[in-house]
Amino acid sequence: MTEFSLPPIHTTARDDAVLKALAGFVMREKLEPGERLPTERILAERLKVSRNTVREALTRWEGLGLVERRQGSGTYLKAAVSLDMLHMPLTLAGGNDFTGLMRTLEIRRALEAEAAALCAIRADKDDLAEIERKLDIMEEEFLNRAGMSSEEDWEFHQAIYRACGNPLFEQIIAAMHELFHRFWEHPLGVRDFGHASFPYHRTMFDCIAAHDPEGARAEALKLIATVEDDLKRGAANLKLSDRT
Amino acid sequence: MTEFSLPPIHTTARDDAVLKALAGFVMREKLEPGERLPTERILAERLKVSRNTVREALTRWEGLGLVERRQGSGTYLKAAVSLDMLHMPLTLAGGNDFTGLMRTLEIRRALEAEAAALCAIRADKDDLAEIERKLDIMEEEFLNRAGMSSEEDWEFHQAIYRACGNPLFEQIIAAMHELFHRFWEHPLGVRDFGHASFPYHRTMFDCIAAHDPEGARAEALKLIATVEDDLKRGAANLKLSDRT
DNA sequence: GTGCAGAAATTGGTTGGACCATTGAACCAC
DNA sequence: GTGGTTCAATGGTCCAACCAATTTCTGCAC
Repeated sequence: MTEFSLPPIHTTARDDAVLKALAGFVMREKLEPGERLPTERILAERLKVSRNTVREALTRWEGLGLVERRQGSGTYLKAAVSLDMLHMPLTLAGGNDFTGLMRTLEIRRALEAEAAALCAIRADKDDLAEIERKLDIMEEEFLNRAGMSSEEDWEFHQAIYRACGNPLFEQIIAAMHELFHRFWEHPLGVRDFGHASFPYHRTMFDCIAAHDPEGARAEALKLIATVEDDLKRGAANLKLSDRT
Repeated sequence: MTEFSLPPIHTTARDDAVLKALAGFVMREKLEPGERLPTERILAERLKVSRNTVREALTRWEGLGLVERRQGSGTYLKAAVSLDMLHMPLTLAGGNDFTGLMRTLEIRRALEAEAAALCAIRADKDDLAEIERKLDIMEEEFLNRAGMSSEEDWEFHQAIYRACGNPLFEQIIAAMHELFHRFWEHPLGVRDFGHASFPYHRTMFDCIAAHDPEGARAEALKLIATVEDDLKRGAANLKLSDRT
């Protein structure tokens, strides 16, 4: 028997219909991230469905991070929306312990190296200027406060992801950021966490600015390696005061 | 003014509470993928919330692919669930065109290179045997059918992801696989798509077996580069018969 | 007993209406 | 201006009912 690969028909797919209509609306109205979209009650009325159905549809989008709901205020667009979006929901089990953090760091190393290399190939003058600006801020902050500033550091890396010409990098990293951030703020008791990574920020940027992809890749790998070392030191410290 | 970094508090988080409770339930009962979980009505009653709230919570999980709802039948677990899950919903705008595929390929290159390097460090004898077995199958299939077999090729790469000691790699790649697979089956009219990548599979494996991380990384990069070339050729072909 | 068609129960999907909690703007007193 | 107060708008929750798909049970024909 021939194998058909017909997509399953959902006779009742009101949610999806609502989302499709909403996506069309967003595109027509050229709504951009940050803007407010119609209230649930209005959507329900216009689309001739119950408000509950609208809510389930919006809940989907909220779960996908496309939209943010603020009680008493409204529903706001959080990301660009188009009709031909492809969703790749990832759920990663167990990211709260040392092992989990180490694993996310390995992912970050993979992406950071590639993003730096791509950036070295593609970044134009404006991109480079923006990245260097963030780098300067970070370095100044580092010297003033005598330590890594997670916020400014993050801005720098983000600028690279943004300039690499592939939004997927920024999306994936951003999704992992919260988890990573959590530990950055409480680095397992390691003093001067991230300190060793400082010089590599500049060397990595130099390679990018020189349009040297392989050099940038190598510097990125070194940078992450220092963070991994810090993490391992922290884990060793923590073992002394272990809790189940 | 001093900068506070107070995280916003969510006074009302019934949905999350429901999901947390449900995740706990799934873990306690050791429910596995495929099994049915309690009906919405029962959950509502037990958790002392309205069925509507339960539905919104389940809609979240459904959107994340953790659960599947079948009208008239029940709600079924689709993936392992734990309390400390990290959700990483990715949305790729315009994933149907050449650009979108190219972008996913760049992600894959990043992960493939890192996974190969990690694998070269960590793979033990059993892992290597398993990978080589998949490689042999793929090579035989290649010679018999005189072309790349996407299925066997995929199995080979998957074996590497599995042996690299970090399940996140396999999860992320798996999420992108469907999209990638789609194009692999219809490679934009390019004859012998993926043909050029064939020899690098063996060279990459040799580096892994020799515990040479940097060599494995380099071979992985070359492998993906050939696929990118094929893709670009395909895009050039396609341009002749363009459709809006 | 077997097999099958139809009835009944179960379960997710949808509806409409109500009320609560939060927000933000308009307004007022000082 | 500053600081409350009021009030309308908006998302969050709840309830009770009904619809639609599925599963299970029942009873009849054989």
